[in-house]
Amino acid sequence: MKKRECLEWSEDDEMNKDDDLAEFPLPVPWQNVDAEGLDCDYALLFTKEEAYRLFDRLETEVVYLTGHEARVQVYGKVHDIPRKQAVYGEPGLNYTYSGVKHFARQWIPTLEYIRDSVTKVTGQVFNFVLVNRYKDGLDHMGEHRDNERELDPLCPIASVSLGASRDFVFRHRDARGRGRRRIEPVKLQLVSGSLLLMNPPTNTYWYHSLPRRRAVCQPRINLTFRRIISSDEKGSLMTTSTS
DNA sequence: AATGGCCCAACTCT
DNA sequence: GAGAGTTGGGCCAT
Repeated sequence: MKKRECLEWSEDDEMNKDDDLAEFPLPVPWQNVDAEGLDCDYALLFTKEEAYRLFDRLETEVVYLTGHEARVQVYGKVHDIPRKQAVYGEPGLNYTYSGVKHFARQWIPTLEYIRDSVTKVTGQVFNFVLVNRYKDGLDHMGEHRDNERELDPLCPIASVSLGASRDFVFRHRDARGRGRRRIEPVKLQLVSGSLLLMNPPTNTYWYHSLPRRRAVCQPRINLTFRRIISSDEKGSLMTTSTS
């Protein structure tokens, strides 16, 4: 039996050639993804060429978390997270992942350029980005919601994909566990240069994941731009003290 | 045969 | 103080 070969970039491009998107000036018209409590918008933000240029720059520039910052404890066992993560944003902002607080590194020009490109087509302003790098199809991210308290609940999360295409799955919270409702998952393929906007209240009702895909051998970098409410703003919104 | 989908494990933090 | 969150492995279906 012939062993399955991994796709090269060129073959990837070949596969995408016959979607008619190339003839549109970017970004292509938004495609709305809609379900009960789910509201997303998907578009191509960058051409294939620009996406790979940005990918290459990020490959040399992004500084990822290492050591204990790249590990997580689950059910008493310590694991390396199955991907690499980096955190950039306004000075002082931080992001807590599984109980570990990471302070944002200062913006770098490539990330600012991508951030501003997203702002240009969405009108939304972001002060923070979480970078996830999946070296191949075995790197993945388990099902979760981006519902940290410090996120601005009215701001969409903007997810930019560069590099390999990957499947992306939404599952309704009531469709999980036993005694669940039968709500179909929503599955997307996120291609290089694409932008997925996750609008409220999507993250309240829907979990999302990036499942393992053994056939994928190339890396993908994902940038999720967010708006984090600073502790100052949070403090001013508090109605009572803890006394 | 190999892949994917789904649940579960026990402990920390909110 | 209850409930949610984190990954790998094992079981099952295709």
